[in-house]
Amino acid sequence: MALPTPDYFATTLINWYQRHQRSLPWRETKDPYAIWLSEVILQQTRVKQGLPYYLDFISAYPTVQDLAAAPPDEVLRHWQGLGYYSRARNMHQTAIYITKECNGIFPATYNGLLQLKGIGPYTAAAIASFAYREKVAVVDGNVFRVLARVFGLAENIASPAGKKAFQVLADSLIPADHPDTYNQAIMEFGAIQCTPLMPDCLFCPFQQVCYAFQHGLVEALPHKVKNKGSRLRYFHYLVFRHEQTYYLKKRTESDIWQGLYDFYLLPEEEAAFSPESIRQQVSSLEPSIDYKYIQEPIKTYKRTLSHQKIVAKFYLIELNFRLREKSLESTDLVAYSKDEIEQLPKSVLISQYLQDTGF
DNA sequence: AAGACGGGGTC
DNA sequence: GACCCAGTCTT
Repeated sequence: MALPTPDYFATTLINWYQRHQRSLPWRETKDPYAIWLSEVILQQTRVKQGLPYYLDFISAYPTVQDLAAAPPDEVLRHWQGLGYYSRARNMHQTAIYITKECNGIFPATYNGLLQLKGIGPYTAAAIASFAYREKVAVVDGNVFRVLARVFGLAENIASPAGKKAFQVLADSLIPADHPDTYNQAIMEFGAIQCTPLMPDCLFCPFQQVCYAFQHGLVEALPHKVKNKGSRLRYFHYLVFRHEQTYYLKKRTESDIWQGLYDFYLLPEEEAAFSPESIRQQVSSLEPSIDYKYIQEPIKTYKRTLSHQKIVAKFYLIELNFRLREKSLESTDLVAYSKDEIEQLPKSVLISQYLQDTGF
């Protein structure tokens, strides 16, 4: 059974695409800023989840200058709930760079785009081909899967050598006349037809020539990379509250949720703290602290991230007085009103806790 | 080269 | 509840 020729492969894909493509706002534009935004959102995010964020973001920041002019916290607030927050931080940095250093004009080539922070080989190829019709092949998870199956490419997609093999194959397939449509088509085909689980092989235009289908390897390709085990972490939050004021701090360490706001975190070695231990740690934070009570956690929150599992408890400390300047300095805590907290970027965990407490 | 980074969907 | 998804940056 012969593998499809590049010409046949591209023509069949584009033909399929014209009949099956979804109508999406970022496909109606050649504006590199809008395309950039959509591609960054769509990294590790499904269309269904990302679409509302795209519409909100493009409406809040219609141009790269608008984004550049926005405060970092506000940008993160728009990204709240989408995950991988470095994407938003990098976009903001790059927007400022393009506005200040490039007169608001995007680099017009793949290699130029690749220099920008937050733009790697995939996103550079997507912007270059969609906005400027440059002939560079996108290689994302969909492309790995389609190429691995149709052409029987069994290289490990996690290794640099494997990635290279897929890029070489992809570059040999992209047609010179419609590189943009071809790139859209192969990714859409992977998203809709050649799906990770239960692909629609029955009605697939490549059924007769697909290596994986003909050899019963559809489930086996692309070569699966074993998942790493995840780290278990215990988060014990001290929620200091004085009347309508809450004390929060910005997460700055190189850790999860960088740039987002949460409450004071106790050292996380322990799975559980006794009420006595909690009181002791509160006192050592501020010896002269004066509180009405400490409310023991009503429930335990669990969040599963890609490489860690978070088990979180919240201890509500109802204060009689505001925290002193000195303890604010030593803890990096800042007092916020409810309205202010509403506007701060927060993790889903913190948002959920606030919602549960009738915030 | 390997590890870290979120969150939601599916089985 | 376990497993899946999979670009870019950092180490």
